[in-house]
Amino acid sequence: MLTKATFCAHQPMQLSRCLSNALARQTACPSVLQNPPKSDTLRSGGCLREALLEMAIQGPEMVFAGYVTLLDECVDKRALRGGQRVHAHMIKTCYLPPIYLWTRLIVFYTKLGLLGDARRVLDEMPLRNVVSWTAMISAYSQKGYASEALDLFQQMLRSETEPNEFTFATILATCTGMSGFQLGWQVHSLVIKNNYESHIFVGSSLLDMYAKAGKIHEAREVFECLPERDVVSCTAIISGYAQLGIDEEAIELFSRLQREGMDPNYVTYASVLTALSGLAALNHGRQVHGHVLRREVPFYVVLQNSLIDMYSKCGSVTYARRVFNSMSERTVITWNAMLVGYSKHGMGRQVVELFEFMRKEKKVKPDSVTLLAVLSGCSHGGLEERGLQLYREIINGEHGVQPEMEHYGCVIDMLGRAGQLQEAFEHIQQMPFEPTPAIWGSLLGACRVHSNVDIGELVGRKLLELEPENAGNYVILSNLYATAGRWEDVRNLRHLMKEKAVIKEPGRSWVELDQVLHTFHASDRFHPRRGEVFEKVKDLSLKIKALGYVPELSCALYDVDDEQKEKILLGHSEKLALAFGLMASAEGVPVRVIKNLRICVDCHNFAKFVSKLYAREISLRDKNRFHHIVNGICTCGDYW
DNA sequence: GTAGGGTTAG
Repeated sequence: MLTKATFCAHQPMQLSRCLSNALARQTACPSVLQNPPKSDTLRSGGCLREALLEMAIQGPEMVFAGYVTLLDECVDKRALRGGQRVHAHMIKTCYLPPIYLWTRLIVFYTKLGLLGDARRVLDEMPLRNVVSWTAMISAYSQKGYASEALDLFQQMLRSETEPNEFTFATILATCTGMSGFQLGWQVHSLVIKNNYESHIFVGSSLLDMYAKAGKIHEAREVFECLPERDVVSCTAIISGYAQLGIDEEAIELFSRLQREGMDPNYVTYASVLTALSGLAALNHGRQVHGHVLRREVPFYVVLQNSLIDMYSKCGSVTYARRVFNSMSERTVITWNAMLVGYSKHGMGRQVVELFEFMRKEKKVKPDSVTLLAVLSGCSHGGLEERGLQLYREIINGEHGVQPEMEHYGCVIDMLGRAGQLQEAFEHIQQMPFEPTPAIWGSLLGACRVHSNVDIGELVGRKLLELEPENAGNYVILSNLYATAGRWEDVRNLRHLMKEKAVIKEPGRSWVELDQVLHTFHASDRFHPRRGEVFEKVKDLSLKIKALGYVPELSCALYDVDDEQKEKILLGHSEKLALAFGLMASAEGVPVRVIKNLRICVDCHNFAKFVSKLYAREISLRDKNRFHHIVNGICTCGDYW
């Protein structure tokens, strides 16, 4: 028999421990789980009833505190049934439960992933405050229900509840996932109105929203106006630059902020590594890796994933694999990063082997990116048969992944590579998607390689209609006309290009030497040693001509005579970077050139001859993949 | 009781 005296001797915490054990036992019983909660259950629940009774003796406040403790324990133990019992008990016995108790129930249900139940609590509670609204909005947002979150936010505003810093941080993160920034912009004005712009959480959410919408200047402005900064806001702006491919700025900002006292954490390093992957700055990447090891930054999977990506995009799949092998825990992204690495290097066999290993291990389920990486690996690695077989398996639903546009894109690429242009064309028309310019572009590239003017012209014209502003399409179609000797068409195309005022992203290439990136533009006017470099390119050209190199004049798009065209070609940024790499590095050392666009046919040829002449390994990373050239032969098989 | 930054693909 329990007496009041013994109850008072208990602390609520001790009580709840006894309770949670009982609740955990009850949750484990499947027959209880299958039954909907009934108030009767509480009567026979024993331990719970006694504990609550015990607390009730200490007055209503203690009951509320008891409920809170219980709900916390239920969240920790993921005891759904227990929480439901507390909920039922609260409804039955409490007269006017306070708002915070209702809110705790919302949190309990959202943490167990039961958004519907949480929403029911919100709808049923007699009074709501900013915390209860925000808890529900945040749950919707985090589970990916952006429109529900926004809808609720609007309801909250209509109910004349003032949003607080939590609400704004949450709703801005929700806007980040939406297309465009119109909505985020409107929320921004609300933020200003409510005077939360300088709040560090709201500020970082706000700048992240702008950065992810591509508005990096706005993001930077928010960042610069923050009265205080912490590692999260700093990381947000750095990763903003990195994700938009403004890699140099990301690195510079990182160095500056670090000098100013920012203490980077594993997320910061992951973002910095992304920027270094973009620049293919292997030595910088190694340095960051060393730094991370020395500082004993915890090796979270995310950081290791970005190390794998950095090493493979910087040309070292061996190092990437070393990191991969060292990991005790791998996520699907780990596997994907490694597969993509092999794929970009044209290592088809390794892609297929790793994929088989992944399937055999069965710890991680392949997703659509995995299959994309394997398909693209087969395509770039000369395993078209295996790739087509995998494609058929995907279509038949054998991999449990819905085929997407990109998967079809890979197949078009494979058919094109195999010279089956008609099949590729038909395949595009039979796809269950409206073909994107990228799909047509891939076929156009295939037509150029196989000199198929008939299909190429059809595809090229379609592309010019779809994206008249993309200079690349004009270039390839013009190449194609040139190979067929259709000079009149080449001229017309050039006029059309002028008329549409097509702006071509300026091509640039770079080499990394002694931790310095040397960047070259076409017919460079900036690099201090450009004079020597031009001479070197001319010299190389003369020497390889003796070996059989013939400039591919169709790669020069200007309406000038052949001599001028050759001069233009010799000024291409990748040739300058290659020549500089040869000049500035020791004999026999491989030269690694990186280009921001796709490498042109003439430069590819040029590099092949140079690798033969100097017995040097040349690796060229372009927008799509790596070209490893040894003794005049490239791993891409002259198709890219 | 409620909140912000991160890794693969395109």
